[in-house]
Amino acid sequence: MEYNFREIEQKWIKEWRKRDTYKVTEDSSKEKFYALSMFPYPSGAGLHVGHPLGYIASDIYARYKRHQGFNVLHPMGYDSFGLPAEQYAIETGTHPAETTEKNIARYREQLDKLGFNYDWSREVRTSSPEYYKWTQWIFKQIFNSWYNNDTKKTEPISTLIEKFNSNGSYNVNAAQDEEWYKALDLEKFPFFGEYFVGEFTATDWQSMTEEQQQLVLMHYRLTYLADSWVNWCPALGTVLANDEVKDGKSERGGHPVVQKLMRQWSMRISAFAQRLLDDLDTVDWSDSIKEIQRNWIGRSKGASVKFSVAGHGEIIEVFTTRPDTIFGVDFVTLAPEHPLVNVITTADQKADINEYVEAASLKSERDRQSDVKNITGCFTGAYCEHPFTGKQIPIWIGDYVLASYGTGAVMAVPSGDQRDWDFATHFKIDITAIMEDADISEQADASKDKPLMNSDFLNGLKGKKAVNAAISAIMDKDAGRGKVQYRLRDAVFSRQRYWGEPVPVYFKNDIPYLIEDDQLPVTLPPIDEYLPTEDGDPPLARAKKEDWDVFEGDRMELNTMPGWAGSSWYFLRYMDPHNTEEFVSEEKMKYWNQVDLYMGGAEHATGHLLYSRFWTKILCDLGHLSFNEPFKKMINQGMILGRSSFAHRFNWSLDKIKNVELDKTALGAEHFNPVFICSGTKAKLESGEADYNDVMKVILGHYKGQKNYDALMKNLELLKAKNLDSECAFSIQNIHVDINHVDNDAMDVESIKAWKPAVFDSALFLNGSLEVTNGSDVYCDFDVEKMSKSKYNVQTPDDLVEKFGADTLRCYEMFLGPVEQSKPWDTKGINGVHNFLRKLSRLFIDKEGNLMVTDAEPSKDSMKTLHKTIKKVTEDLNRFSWNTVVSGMMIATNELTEQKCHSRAVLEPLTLLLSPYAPHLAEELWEKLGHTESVTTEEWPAFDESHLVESEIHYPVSFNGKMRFKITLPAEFTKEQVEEAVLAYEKTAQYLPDGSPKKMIVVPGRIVNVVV
RNA sequence: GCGGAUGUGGUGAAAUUGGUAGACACGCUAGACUUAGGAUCUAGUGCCGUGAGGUGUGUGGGUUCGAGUCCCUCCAUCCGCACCA
Repeated sequence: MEYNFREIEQKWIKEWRKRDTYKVTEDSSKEKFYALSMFPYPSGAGLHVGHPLGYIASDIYARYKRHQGFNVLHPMGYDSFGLPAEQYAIETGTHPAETTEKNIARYREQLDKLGFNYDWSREVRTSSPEYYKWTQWIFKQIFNSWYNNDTKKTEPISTLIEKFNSNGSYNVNAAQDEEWYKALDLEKFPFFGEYFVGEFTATDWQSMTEEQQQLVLMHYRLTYLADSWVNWCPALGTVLANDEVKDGKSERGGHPVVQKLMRQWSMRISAFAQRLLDDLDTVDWSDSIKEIQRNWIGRSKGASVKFSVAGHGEIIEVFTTRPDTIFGVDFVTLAPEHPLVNVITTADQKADINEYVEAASLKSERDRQSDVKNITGCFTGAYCEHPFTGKQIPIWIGDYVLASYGTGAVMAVPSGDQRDWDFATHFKIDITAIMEDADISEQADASKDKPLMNSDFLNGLKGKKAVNAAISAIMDKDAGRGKVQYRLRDAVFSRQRYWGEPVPVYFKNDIPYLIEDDQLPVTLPPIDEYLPTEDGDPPLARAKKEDWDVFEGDRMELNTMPGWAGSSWYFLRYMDPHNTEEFVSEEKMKYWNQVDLYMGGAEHATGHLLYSRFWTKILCDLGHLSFNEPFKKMINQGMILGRSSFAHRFNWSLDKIKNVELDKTALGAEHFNPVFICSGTKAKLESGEADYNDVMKVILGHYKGQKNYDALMKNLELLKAKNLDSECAFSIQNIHVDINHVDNDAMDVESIKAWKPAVFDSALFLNGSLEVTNGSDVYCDFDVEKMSKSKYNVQTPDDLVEKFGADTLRCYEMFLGPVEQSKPWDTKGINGVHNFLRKLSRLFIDKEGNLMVTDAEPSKDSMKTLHKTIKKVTEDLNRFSWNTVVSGMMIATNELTEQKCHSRAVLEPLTLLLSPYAPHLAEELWEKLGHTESVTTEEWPAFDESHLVESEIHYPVSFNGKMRFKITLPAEFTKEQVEEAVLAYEKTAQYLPDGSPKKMIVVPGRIVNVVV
């Protein structure tokens, strides 16, 4: 029997498992290749056809690399901590571990059907204690580290303590919050006076109690406890990261999010901002992802400048990216929330300012951001001094300045900044012109390449020179310094949830201490309910002391880690998944090294991908890793969209008719069985080509005898009598129908009736000729939408594997187009791909299943086809062009079929080319060819140019660039000979009225162009 | 507003360094064949035109013997960022 994919695929799934075909070990004699797909969160819905797209692509690439002799690591696992399982636990009381286990089993079942070459012995699950033991261990490493800005490296906290012991805080240049010392509770440090600015001596340090030392160290650690404003989601009872909040609502669930001050664990990612930015140049990722990360990090270079407030000791610090425009400062604007507003406002401005601050506080940040047109602000009555001219500069407040960005204050240069210009113009503040040739009468001129004027020592300078001169002058005056600022904030690392990694920390006198390594992992204690407690403590507060397997100090940490903890390092664990002594052994880490190809969605651009890079850098600095970036090359697969089908329900209504007594039981379509029309009819009706009344007539003919029919006829006659029958309102309603009951837009009426009897069973279906039908001649319209249950457009891989086989599905998903692009899913084309595999297998075996392969010498043409295909497939895979490989194989199959080629010398290499795409079929054919070893490790066929050499070339001949005809000439012809032959050719005269061309271009072997 | 990506038949798309635009596949049309099988085979299928021919890669311009590809302009769609000082 020809191509029995069910039998073949089931056979090889079993065989591969039996033979451990995909087991990978470290083998230093081979070059390694690490191909990774982002691991999934195992949701209850299972996989739809969009998920495997990236898995298939990386699987094909992994198989290809294996054929090329690489030792390929290609693992899979599960990001199995997460909200949905916990939400389900809250609703049903089912332990999230149980739900997760069930979902994983379903995922595995689906994945197993698709023929992936995963080494399942390396599977990891972030929620298993064997795994999160090491997530906790990494947390401890980070806790015990500080960032040395001098060496630009993470260092163990012990080196910091040494420094404190020998020199105190002097000569320590650590990454810290600015003015961190203000957060220190000075009552606990009686020896620091009120003028304490964060510096202390070795003696100070040594005389501190352990508790005091811990409090100080907390401000240096790379993960630290601090009160921070967090996105609190009351409905979820938890804190969300910035990137988990979309439009003020939680990304998952869409619940409202508010700002709240909480004591939280944070990770000092801000210390790594510059390195995260710089090292983007060392990875091969898409420009868009890199750009998103650059945006997120948000580096701006400029200067911080101090303005002293006249008559106060206070200083306003601003950050500016244009210190060169310092002489154009006409006013200073503070955010309404700026702490100095209350201090400096003069008595007669007090009322106005208070009113403005009040009004601003009522506006959400979002409102303030979106309201660009309304310029608002208020003068404080106070002035500050220009650091160079000494000029008195008015201080305003305005809600266009955000408290959370920079220092919450700007030096306003209306001549060079449009917002400042708008503000100055609105409030009639004089604008100082500081650039030559700049017209600032209508708008600000933000250009940097115009020479400065009215700017004292900067006059005549422009661009970088001006900026540098300004900064050094500002520094000389002690009025500020050059500064680089980042938008990137430290990442909050606490979640008030149950289903996450416990933080390996306990508290003694409210000071956090780490659980010892030999006590790890701290596993999740059982609890009776998964909600926060009535006091608002996280769910873990429900666990009693004896429920914990590790309990130290006064209490354990009750927060768990966020979702990104486990996924920030999972690619490392695959290298050495069962190691109980280390998170990964040095030897294996050095062998497998970076991920060579990372396949995944672009939606993780600022979350997972940034955090993984961050943790990799920490672990590398601490000597645990030999590389600085986790993912060398990344490809982002596009989304596969659903193709929804719509049936057209024909409606009419007499509702709008007034002054006529109508029978209310027959006013509209809702009183009758529904009527569905064809998409063609719908188009004709809407364009006016067809008349609604014609459809109505047909319907009436079929309603005879039905309930309400007589009433309807009476109504219609009544209307006719009054000449109102044109008032009947018609409409067509689109209703989603399950794509499983639609084939090529044709509805399978019988099965649609069975699918939703309540709507369709009694319905009338009219075909394009307005005849009632139960056949498949009623057509739907379609639309491309996201796949979702409610749209009945979800296509599961299971259905397709059942119908066509995994090999067909694999090839088809690749054939759809470039992986990076989003595209609609359309089952129509899958037949063609299935036929290709069937046709290909017919080169090997006949209908009875007999092998037709012979040892006969292949024809020249067949060898040419083969080598052309080897070249194409190899080159295309090398440039990650998965889709074009399939068409290349199709062309080969078509050509070999035509050539009636059954020669082993051609078909064996062809099987190898097929193997990454259709591994089951390739394996079966390989065995049929008489091999006992698996095809998966066979050597990739070598390309031999000599088979492609042609003795004749078909030259396309163009006139003025337009191709007119082709001419076949010997390949060895020189330029001159080709020219001669073309001119002598009979058809040439037709396009060459003058007899001789102006010019002739001959590209040997390619093309001839005649210029007339 | 800034940044990134994309734009080619009825559909998914191909064209790798500028060199035959639309490969391959779907769909469609006509036909053949058949123990009807998501079969197979033949011919056709960008658009306009009976034809010769014309025209054609979002728009308009440019460079070139030759442009889907390079440069400039504008437009549309998607994504990211956004009073970011």
